[in-house]
Amino acid sequence: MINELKENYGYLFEDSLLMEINSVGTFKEIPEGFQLIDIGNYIKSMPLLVSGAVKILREDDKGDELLLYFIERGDTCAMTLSCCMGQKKSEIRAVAETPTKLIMIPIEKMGEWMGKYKSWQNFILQSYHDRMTELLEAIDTIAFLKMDERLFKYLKDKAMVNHNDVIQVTHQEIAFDLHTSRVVISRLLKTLENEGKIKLHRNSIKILDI
Amino acid sequence: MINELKENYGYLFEDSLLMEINSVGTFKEIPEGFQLIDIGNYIKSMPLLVSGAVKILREDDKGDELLLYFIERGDTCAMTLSCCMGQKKSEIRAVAETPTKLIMIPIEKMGEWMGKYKSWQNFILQSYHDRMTELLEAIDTIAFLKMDERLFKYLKDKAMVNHNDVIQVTHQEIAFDLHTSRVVISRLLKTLENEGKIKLHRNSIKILDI
DNA sequence: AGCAGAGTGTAACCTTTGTTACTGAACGAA
DNA sequence: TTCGTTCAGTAACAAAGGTTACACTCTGCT
Repeated sequence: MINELKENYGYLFEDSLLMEINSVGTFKEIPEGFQLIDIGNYIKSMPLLVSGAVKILREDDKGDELLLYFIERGDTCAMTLSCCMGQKKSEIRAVAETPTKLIMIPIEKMGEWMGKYKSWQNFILQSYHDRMTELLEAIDTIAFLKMDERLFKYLKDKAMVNHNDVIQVTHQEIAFDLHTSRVVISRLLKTLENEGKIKLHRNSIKILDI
Repeated sequence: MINELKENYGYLFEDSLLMEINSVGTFKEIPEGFQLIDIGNYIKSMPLLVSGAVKILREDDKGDELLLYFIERGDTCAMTLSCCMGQKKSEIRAVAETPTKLIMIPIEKMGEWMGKYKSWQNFILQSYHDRMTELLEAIDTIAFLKMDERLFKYLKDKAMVNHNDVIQVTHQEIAFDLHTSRVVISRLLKTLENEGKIKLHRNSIKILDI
């Protein structure tokens, strides 16, 4: 495990901190499509992403969903993080976009390392800052873009985190993530295809204009 | 100044930390309608709100704006905060909603106190968490509410931070904050008035259904 | 009083997005 | 192969929100 840690967090953390994480952190593998949030909620620990990609969704009371952003290797989930700190129930949902490996850090180590390691302190603050920036970008997207632009951005983002210009997804799934209806997505996708930006197939879409 | 500090942050900070803030922090007064962000950007310091209220807006490249949330006494601006940390240019605009008093903390003290005072560490993390929660609420509002609901929420929020059920505002100003057009706001306001929820006057609106 | 400018009310119309309904194609299981 | 289910395409219509245009009313200034 220490090797995977070094590879992903070596440039961020001191060696002694890496050793500590290695000794207390537990390793989890999450298959694609599974939720991570229960883990973070239940066993009160903080996840560090080692490989894979995770999509973060906002959920309201009535079960409406909205994609906020994707997270990749080297990141942590600042939400889960702040949930742990505040002992509050999470307000978001995290779903593995690709098969994902995590290291779970017990929260009691959070505060301890905060005083002990300057690099940990920076990492936590930087993570908060990054997540904040991503939330702001999500707001821009919802507030300032029209649905067709949001859709195309979504497709490109999804292709990016999957490292593949062909994405496996149904129109219904996209509709959930963008909080709209399947018919609207089908309509706009067809337009994008006519404009030569994508190629539609059953259960998959190829992005041409990356 | 130490008295105002005690009043607003006493329950958060140790006495020794309050003394330090008192000795290094400089006191600023911002009249209603003025921007705070230049201050935070230029002299690289972090503002603590002592009195008044501030509205935080997102701005895109084309000058489009959108209200994110209001901040009140006892808060800090986590954006400015993270801007200071990251030495990056701010992506938001902060405007004094009411006359506002701030204490500006030099950023070099940020990291120093982070290791030195547990209460400061908690305060910074809690601030990040609070601002994150508020961003999420802003996303809910934009994504899940319709314009008439957003408008009524806006009016109530504004009445709240002004401690007054009569708010001084023009339809055009509301339109800017909600990123829509004046005509739409006038239309919806008239509907709200007919429903008995508000009373319209020139340059002001009385909120009846708090 | 007369005037200019800011603020508001309202109609008519357009665009975008959401909804309902129905179609057929693709796929997997029996 | 047949049948049921999921997925996608499309039309017709409804609703929300954005745009343009114009009228009228305050308010402050000269």
